[in-house]
Amino acid sequence: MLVRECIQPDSPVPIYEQIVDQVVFDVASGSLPAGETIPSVRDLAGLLAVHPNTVARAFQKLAERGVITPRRGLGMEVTPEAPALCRAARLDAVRGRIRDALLHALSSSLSADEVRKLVEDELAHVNGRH
Amino acid sequence: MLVRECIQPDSPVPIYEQIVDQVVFDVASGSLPAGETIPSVRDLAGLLAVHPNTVARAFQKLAERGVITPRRGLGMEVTPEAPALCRAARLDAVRGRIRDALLHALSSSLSADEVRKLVEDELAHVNGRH
Amino acid sequence: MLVRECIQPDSPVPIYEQIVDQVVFDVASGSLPAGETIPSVRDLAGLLAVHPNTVARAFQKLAERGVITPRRGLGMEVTPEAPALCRAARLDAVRGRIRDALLHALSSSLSADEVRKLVEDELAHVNGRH
Amino acid sequence: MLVRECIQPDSPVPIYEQIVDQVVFDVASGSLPAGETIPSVRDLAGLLAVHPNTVARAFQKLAERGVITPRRGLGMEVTPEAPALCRAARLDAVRGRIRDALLHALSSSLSADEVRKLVEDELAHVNGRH
DNA sequence: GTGGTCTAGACCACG
DNA sequence: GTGGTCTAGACCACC
Repeated sequence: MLVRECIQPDSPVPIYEQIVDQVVFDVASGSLPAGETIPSVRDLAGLLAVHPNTVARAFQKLAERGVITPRRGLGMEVTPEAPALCRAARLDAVRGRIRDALLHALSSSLSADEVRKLVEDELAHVNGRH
Repeated sequence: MLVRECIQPDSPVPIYEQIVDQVVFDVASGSLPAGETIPSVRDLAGLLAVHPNTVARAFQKLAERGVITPRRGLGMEVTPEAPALCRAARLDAVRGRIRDALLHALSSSLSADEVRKLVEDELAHVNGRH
Repeated sequence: MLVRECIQPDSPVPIYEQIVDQVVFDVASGSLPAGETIPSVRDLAGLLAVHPNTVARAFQKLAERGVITPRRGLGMEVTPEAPALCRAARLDAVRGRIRDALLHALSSSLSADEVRKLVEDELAHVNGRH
Repeated sequence: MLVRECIQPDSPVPIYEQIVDQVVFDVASGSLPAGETIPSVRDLAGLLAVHPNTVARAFQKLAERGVITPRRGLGMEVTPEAPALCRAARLDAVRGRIRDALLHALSSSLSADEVRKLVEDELAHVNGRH
């Protein structure tokens, strides 16, 4: 969908990165299939109430990663490799965050079992809320 | 020990925050006990090869958090409450990172079991390296 | 108004704190409403004839207290909670000063009635000048 | 008396000023009468567990204010004018603090009656605790 | 343009 | 000696 109040200007994560993440998520989830044309910089900037420069920067990052590619005169198009790329990227991101959390946990002298307990706690929390 | 090549000037996390984290870690781990005087701004700046202002900023943050308190003319001293504060801070930090990782995992449509598997993978990884 | 010869560089109270107090005062009095964008670090530094770093420090203190929040690329904005926060802060400050005065008065063996008389004297004084 | 755990090293008010205040208080209250010789810098520093420089500084301030005067070979002596000076000083200090509190109160748009109420509140508080 | 961080070096009050 | 404040001017990421 790409647009659903997904921008949080107060977040510490830059807006352009939020846009990148949203596109990656939509491609990974299949709601933005390969070959699809995504909205123009101008349009998307209007929809997200964001500066066009910011959207342009997001698109540039996406293009660098091979997720989208410019089609002359038509705008940006999701590449054929994008779905695989984006699924891998999301898995890597999750794995990286877990690794980061575990490194911090162990440097705080928490045992593996204590870590497991924390994970279960948080899983319950998240599911409860969810 | 407070000083062991612990500053990474190119990290995205600010130097003064790295210093704060290091002190919190050392207090939490007990290697910097309550009542201890920590090195002076100028000394630590020399040891870390950092500008004194940067160290002073870190000390001020720590003082605001109640971890250290200025002893006029004598330097900064670890407060009696600091060990408890710092242990709690580290646990909170770990918990927050785990929560963050889980939220990302679930938003990527990973099931709880898949998350557990990732955690176990990473635990094995980390322990292996450890 | 935020700017009216309000900085006294020779005061014992630090300049950055004077700026903080002035903003708090303006927010509490309603002349700086929630949602408003306050002048940029560089602008305010120019107006107050003060180094930008000093203004930045004041802004950071205000942000820590939840009075203002950074809008990236746009400047600092007064938070929705700021008016309540600032009114409470001013009341607390007044109460603290009164308490401090009373403690000194009583430690000087002044009776409650003598204190009341002093307060009335000063009230008359201040109102007279006012 | 001059010595009864009266030094608070953590207070924001400088130690030398705490000593000055204590002497002024003792002279004003009559427990340190005119003509009395006060302890030497060395002795007082020992009693207060404070650096001799700090005591010397306090004595210097007191001498500047005419509260004590050096008697060659005998140490410092309370001057004949000291009791009047110190009583006046304490009253002025109280009056100044009250004035300061009132100015802040009025600049926060509190009415005279609201100020009176705050004063009564704090008087009750202080008396209750006292 | 905005705020955030860092280096550099000055001055001050305090002990 | 200590920490605290200030000026000065640099660089960065973000919008």
